[in-house]
Amino acid sequence: MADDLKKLELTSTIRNKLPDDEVIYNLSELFKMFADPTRAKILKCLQIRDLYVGEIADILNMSISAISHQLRVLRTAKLVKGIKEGKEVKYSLDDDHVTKILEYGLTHVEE
Amino acid sequence: MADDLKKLELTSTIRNKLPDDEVIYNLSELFKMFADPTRAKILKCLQIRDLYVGEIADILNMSISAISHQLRVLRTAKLVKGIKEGKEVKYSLDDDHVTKILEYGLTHVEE
DNA sequence: CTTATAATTGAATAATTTTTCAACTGTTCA
DNA sequence: TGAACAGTTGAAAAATTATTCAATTATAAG
Repeated sequence: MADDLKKLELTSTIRNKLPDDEVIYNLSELFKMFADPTRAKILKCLQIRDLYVGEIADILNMSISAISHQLRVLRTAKLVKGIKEGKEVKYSLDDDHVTKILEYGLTHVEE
Repeated sequence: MADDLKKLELTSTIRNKLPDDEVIYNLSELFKMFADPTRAKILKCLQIRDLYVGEIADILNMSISAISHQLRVLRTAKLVKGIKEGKEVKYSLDDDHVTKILEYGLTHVEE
């Protein structure tokens, strides 16, 4: 019984030190953006220069639709933004952190 | 036709500047580790202190089996390690980058 | 006005991932 | 030895995510 109390104490002590569930949720939503190779490639492309949807599709050799869907995901996460130029839409990075996060991840991976 | 050539040039110019597919793959595998709330919480817990599997399950209010499966994923990615202590297994972080990556992500999220 | 092009969208399908459940291994201790 | 406990494992089920396909919008050009 004393053990149960001790266990309860441990769990609540640690729980109190954890970020709120909402923060953890947002954190994993952020990392999710980099957790898919297609999205990671799109972000790397946009790091090199702003691009139209069709250009990204050509570079990655994927359908325009698939790229557009992923761009929407990235847009929703506010990592990229698209600006209409006539018939085309030019996409660019919309967040300074993107470059740093990718860079840090690449450093880790390339060791 | 000249357009086709220009397009080809663009795509290969950008492609050449992208990291290898394998690097991109590893990069997204790394970020995938942080891209699930359960794994993110486990890592945050282990940042506070080393813990047994059952303790993590209690803290997160999840089954031991579910936690064990996720620990295996994190172990495979070499982000955590488990050391047997009698009947129990004590887990700890196995990678210095983990803390920095989480920290950076949290900074971004908490703004 | 009609046609062609660029991109978006929604629904269906395909693929992947997470959790559950039951069975199993290894360790302690009575 | 055997009962109890901690954790792992594999397969199935549940949930989520990515891609495809067809239809649609918006703009430009003949």
